[in-house]
Amino acid sequence: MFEPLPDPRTTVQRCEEALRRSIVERRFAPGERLPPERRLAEQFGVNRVTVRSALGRLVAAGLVRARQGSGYTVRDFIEHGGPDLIPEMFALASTRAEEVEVVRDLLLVRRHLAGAVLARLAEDPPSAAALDAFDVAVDAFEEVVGAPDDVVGEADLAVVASLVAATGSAVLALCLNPVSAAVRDLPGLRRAIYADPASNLAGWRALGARLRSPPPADDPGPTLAAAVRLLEARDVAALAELSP
Amino acid sequence: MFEPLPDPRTTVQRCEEALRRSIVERRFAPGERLPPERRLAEQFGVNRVTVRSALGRLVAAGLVRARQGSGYTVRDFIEHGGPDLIPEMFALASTRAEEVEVVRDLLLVRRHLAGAVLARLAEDPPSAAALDAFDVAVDAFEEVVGAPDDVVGEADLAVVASLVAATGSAVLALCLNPVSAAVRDLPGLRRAIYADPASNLAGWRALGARLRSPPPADDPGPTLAAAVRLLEARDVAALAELSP
DNA sequence: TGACTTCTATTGGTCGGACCAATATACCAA
DNA sequence: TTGGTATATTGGTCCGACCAATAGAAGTCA
Repeated sequence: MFEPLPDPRTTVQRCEEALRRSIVERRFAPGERLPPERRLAEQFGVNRVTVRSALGRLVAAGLVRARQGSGYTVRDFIEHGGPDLIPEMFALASTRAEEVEVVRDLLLVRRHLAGAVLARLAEDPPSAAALDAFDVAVDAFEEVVGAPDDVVGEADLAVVASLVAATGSAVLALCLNPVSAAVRDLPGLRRAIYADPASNLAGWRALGARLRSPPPADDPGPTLAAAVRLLEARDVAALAELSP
Repeated sequence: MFEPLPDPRTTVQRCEEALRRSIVERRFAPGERLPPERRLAEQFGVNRVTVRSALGRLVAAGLVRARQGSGYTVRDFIEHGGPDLIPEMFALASTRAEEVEVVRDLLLVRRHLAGAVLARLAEDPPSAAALDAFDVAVDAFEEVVGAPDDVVGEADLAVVASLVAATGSAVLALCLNPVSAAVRDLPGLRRAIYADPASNLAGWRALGARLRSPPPADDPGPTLAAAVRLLEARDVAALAELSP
């Protein structure tokens, strides 16, 4: 009935993805040299300027190194790549077990980074306005319980974002951003994570209450340790859902 | 006596840094539009292709969004940027307190990510070969105790890298890479971190011993919790050194 | 023979101009 | 007001050219 929609991706993006894929798949070993720009352009059937743009982005991402007169040498992306490659790792997995491992490690990182956020909040109690914003996010989460996974997922990410915003730390936000993006992108992951939104909601509420009433003792550890345990239980449930 | 050294950076890099800086400094507010390519090229005094390359990298980094016919719109880097911007955050700090805050958050993240690595090792005991590699890295660290900070810093990063390698997890490596790079780049940070290399060495040795002899109980928590406490003590000492 | 220099082809970096395609804006018409 | 149309703006791609750094071959000299 409808003709297939044209590929919205630009030529540069297609070239970039093809090159990145070939590197991540180890079709070019680390230290090896890529074909020269002119030949790549010929092989892709595009102009040299175009393939050059794609290569420039790979340089910026740390996947290859360019030296004038010498060419592009492939770097070991395990050593020099960033967390934006996580979806690539998932796509690279050939077995279900490998996929689950990627998800497990991603959730592990996410949980521990969330732990860093909570530790920061314990050190530096958030303002009342920040706590209000958190409550608003949790309210929004409550409203969409039962909605499609996409909606629930976004609401959950918004709750986490409000916690990060409460710390006021740009560094924490920057570190968590690509992890959240990976969670957003990984197919089938959100359903697993939010298998039990109601329980998540209760957890967020409890966290909010604890953040509002700091513990009488000087040691905020137990309060936040409980929150971390909550996150851990959630991830364990997600993995159980994921691995058949 | 000496002529000024030529700037080794390429024109594209200079443009990219200038643009990135102007965005991070909020000279362009999120949602605002950048001047068109042609005008930027004119202002920078370079060709349009050159400024285009720089802009392409910013697009890849998530700092701006390009739409044909509409122009480049600036995105909020706090929401869409990655940890590779951390050095930029440090450079942006105008007061000593802000600098210290960046360093504190960076160390916080690093410590918690290291905690993730240790948790992973507890779940999935590393191979004997991986443990040997760790010992080799610690030996190398011992050899350079007392050497200049650069050398000690690299040896310490190598020890951490060997731990990551022991997990065999690409995801953990990718998440830790930009954090390690930030630690490497931040001026004055390494001296603070490695104020007491001898104590660090003892910590690494103890960790190695614990990794080799798993605890009799089923709960590996206490073992690794001790390692995390070690890291925390180290960071606290570093911050004490850093903040006057 | 071996180490050094020199020349040359290769290759990334930059430039200028040109055209295409998507978007935004202003204007016009129903 | 609504919808469509014409036009200027702007990013996307292409072409050809030249510069600059590098590598590798060739030559040179001790």
